[in-house]
Amino acid sequence: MIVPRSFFARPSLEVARALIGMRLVRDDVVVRITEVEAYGGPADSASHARHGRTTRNAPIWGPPGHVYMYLCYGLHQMLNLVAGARAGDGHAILVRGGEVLAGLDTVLARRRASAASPALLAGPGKLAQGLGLDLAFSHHDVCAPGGLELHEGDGVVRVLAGPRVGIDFAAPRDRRAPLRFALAGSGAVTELATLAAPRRAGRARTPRRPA
DNA sequence: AACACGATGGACT
DNA sequence: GTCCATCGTGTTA
Repeated sequence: MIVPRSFFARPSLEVARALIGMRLVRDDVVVRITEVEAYGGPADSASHARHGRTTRNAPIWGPPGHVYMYLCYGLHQMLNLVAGARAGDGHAILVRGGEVLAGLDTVLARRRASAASPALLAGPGKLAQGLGLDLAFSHHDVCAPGGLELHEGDGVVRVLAGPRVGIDFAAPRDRRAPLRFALAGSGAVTELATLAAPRRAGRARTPRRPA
């Protein structure tokens, strides 16, 4: 079941959390999303939207539910999904990891790997490579049939949260904000040590280290 | 027109 | 842990 566009019509923070456990589908390949990061528009000093609209980032100012691809370090393709209450909010979610549910042979060939492992699609560059995505997928609509589609997952999952990765250039506040989300128990997650289950409201706070 | 630098990944010590 | 491939983009001039 393809996710309706209304799913993306809210802040990237909410969309990111809800993406964990959903599926990316392209032809015979099905991938369960295990890790994402939310980027929150021009006010977020780590976001590509921080300098306003540019040639590269045009897709993130467009309709929610569309793809924004970009090239990192000159060689890695990064998959982002546009979010936001309205087109023009500049919100996007970077998809950082996944588990192969179907089409393993296709993914192995694209990744030039010989065997499945939890690390096969753990990392944004790996995930895009496994799905065969590149810059040409920018502006593609994942809420419409054909090409890359976003499908519903199995429902309730346990989610971990922590700081985003690789954004040392950003303001301290944005570096520390818990805007990265991951599927608890999955091996296809990077920087696991900096993730934690959100503290439940009403529960007594436990000291970080013994007194 | 020149330049510095990444929302990384793989190989290696 | 370290090193570095590789190039489009934003910035500055």
